[in-house]
Amino acid sequence: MRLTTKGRYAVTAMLDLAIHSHCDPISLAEISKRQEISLSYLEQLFSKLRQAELVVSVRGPGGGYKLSRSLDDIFVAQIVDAVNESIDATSCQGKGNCQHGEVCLTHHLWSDLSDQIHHFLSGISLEKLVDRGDVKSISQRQNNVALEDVDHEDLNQSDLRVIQTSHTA
Amino acid sequence: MRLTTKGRYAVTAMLDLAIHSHCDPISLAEISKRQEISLSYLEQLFSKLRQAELVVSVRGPGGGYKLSRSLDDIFVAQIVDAVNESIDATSCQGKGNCQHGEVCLTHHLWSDLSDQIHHFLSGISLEKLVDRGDVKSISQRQNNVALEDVDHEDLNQSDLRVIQTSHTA
DNA sequence: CCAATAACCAAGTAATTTAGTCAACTATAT
DNA sequence: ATATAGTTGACTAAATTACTTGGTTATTGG
Ligand code: FES
Ligand code: FES
Repeated sequence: MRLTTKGRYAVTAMLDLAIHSHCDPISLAEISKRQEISLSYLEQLFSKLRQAELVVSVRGPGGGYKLSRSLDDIFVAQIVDAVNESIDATSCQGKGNCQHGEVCLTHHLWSDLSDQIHHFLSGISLEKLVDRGDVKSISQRQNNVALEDVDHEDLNQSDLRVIQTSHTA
Repeated sequence: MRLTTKGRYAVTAMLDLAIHSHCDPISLAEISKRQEISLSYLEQLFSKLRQAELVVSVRGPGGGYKLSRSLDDIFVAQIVDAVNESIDATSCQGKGNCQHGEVCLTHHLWSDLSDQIHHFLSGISLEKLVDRGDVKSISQRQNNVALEDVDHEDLNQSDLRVIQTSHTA
């Protein structure tokens, strides 16, 4: 059973994408800045998310990633599954053979737990998350912080406009 | 979030204890043989289980461990908690401060998930596990295997009697 | 008493996994 | 052309897990 920073980062990044993608693709650099996740690490994660067909990529300037389908059709379980091997609590990957090919004493317990977790995370779509009040306010805060950070850098008007737009939209 | 071999071993060992302890204490050597867990590793785990007051120890020959209370008053969640730090899916240990002291975008999701898991594992007592049909049959198989293993070693009659007793009881 | 037993304890190590870096390459918009 | 931004693979550092080693204490049966 592994649910670590990797899975959390993936869900966080996908939620960031869900919040900010209205039509234009979002670059990993933006997500990296807002969610404070290493850009190179995000690249690895999105490679897997793309393979799982949860996102589509647009290359070249102005490119980035977009969600492959609507918010109510992407679930947290799918995201975690895409980057982690699985959210499986057994040590046998559900095969029931971890004691010399035979099922061990606690297999069914872990199997049941896995089902529980999977069922829970399968019930939560990105849409549900985006609609939450706390997510909205936290996102606002992050936009403001990102804006302040950008102020301290050299940037041209078009950069600022992009950020302002996604901020106030 | 960590639920690895450590927690699984702990629950397995406690369940073994629950199945075999009728009155006499059970030595870690026995559990080690039946569940195929390193003896020294078991010692470390039981050190924590004892600190959590889930088991009591009896030193000296014929000694071992016994459950500290009845089967229906020990829950899987307590066992996992005792050896793992916690079954917490957040990266902030529930404090809500993983982004510069502020709550991050997905905190509530992981917090809810942690509650779910904890609630599920809190509802499963050793008694429930012992009563399961599959646990009974798997335990029988393990006893037979342990018996065969012992046959191949040098042993005296009293050793054999102990194992037979716990096997057929 | 004494030797065997089995819990207790501390330190260290090997293997694995995670989190992150680096460097090169490809497609595309301006 | 050139800058942007995704794509890929290999590589590294840190953390954690799983396990070993080598003791010490307490207790019991002979
Ligand atoms: S966890 Fe599946 S057989 Fe042991
Ligand atoms: S996980 Fe709790 S604040 Fe981020």
